[in-house]
Amino acid sequence: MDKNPLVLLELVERLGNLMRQEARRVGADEQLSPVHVEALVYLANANRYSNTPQALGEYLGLTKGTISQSLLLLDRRGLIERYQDDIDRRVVRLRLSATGEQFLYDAQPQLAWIHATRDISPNRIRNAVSALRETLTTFQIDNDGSPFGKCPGCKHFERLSARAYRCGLMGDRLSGPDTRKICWLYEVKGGASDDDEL
Amino acid sequence: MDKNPLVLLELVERLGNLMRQEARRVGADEQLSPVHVEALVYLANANRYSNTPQALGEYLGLTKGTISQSLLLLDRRGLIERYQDDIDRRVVRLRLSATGEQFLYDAQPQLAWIHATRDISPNRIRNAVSALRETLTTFQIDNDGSPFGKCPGCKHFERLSARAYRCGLMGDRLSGPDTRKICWLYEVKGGASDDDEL
DNA sequence: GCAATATGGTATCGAATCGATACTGAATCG
DNA sequence: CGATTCAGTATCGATTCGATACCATATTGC
Repeated sequence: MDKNPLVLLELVERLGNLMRQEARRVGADEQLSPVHVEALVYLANANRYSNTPQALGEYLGLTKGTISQSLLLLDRRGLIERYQDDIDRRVVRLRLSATGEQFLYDAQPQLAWIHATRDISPNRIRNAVSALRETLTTFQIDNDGSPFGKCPGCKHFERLSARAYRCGLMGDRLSGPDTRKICWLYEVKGGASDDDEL
Repeated sequence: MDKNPLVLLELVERLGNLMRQEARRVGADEQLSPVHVEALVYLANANRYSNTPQALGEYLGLTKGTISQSLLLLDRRGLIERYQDDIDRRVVRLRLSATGEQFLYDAQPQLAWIHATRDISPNRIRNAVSALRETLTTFQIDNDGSPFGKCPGCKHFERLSARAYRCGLMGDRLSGPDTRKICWLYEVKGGASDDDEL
């Protein structure tokens, strides 16, 4: 009784393992390891504040040294491009190259998952997302680390007008698509929680 | 719109990564890698049909060679015991040693998760479990592989009387505790799906 | 029975991940 | 402008992991 949280953990771990296996499979042709594939997927969805080795490392739970090597490899393979930040010249910015985007387009690392969830109603998915997101947030508060999230639901998100947005933390204006990318500066809004973009 | 399955995937992967990190942390004292910890947790919950290298390999998504080495290490450390099956002498059976159980008891690899889910109502957890379980099952049907599950909800599960159970596939009688362990022969019951033990 | 084949597990090898440590260059703070 | 912090890289060694080959036991076909 009350073991249900553990059942949930078991499922998350198992599905995680399976997706890891899946990543290994889709990367096999290009000799890419699961981490490399995950990194590419991350970069495809990271916003302008989060396309750095550091953010990626935190996202994947790896140390910066390890990340550095993986990026080196992805760079050599021409799957990503690295360039210096204009303002802080210590930081390296990352973006997918055309080849990298093509790879993701061809490999479709998430296809198996899409299929596997085809019978789950949007509503149930929303509920599961909400529960897991809250778990993630609590976990991150307990430890340190960023929860990673998207603008809607973030403390710093400001809506200027119907289609104009702004990040209160960085002070930048944001486009619509900007607000749908992953950001590591994400912090949960204090008030009413739950639900995200629909 | 309709990207929600991907959001769910992202959460599962991220939580999976975090728990992996957590496993690395708790295993660090004993020089155990995440896989080793996961293997111990699995063995602590596997039923009599599922305590073999093969089942473990399928559960973790690793090849039998890899598993064999991990088990070798766990054996050398005295965390598990290996013994031959009486009937089929090719198969090796595994069980936690007293040391192994003590390790799990001390390390509490699931504690961080328990904490992280403390604010999620049992109901929401149940819903999330149900959605993820269905995802897992569909995934396993698409590919091959066992979904791993527990007796309630399994096609082969038979209730003989109030407290007597039986596995229709193996033909064995099962005790109450038996029915709450992980089994790799699990198959979803055809009819009404959803919900499990409460 | 007995060869042929299948199956569970192990041994060996090489590639690659990963963390630890030390290091470089840039920013910030006094 | 020196001291410290910080982002990232380089190097190293331990370990994981898959691939392949192998061994012992089961099973099947004849």
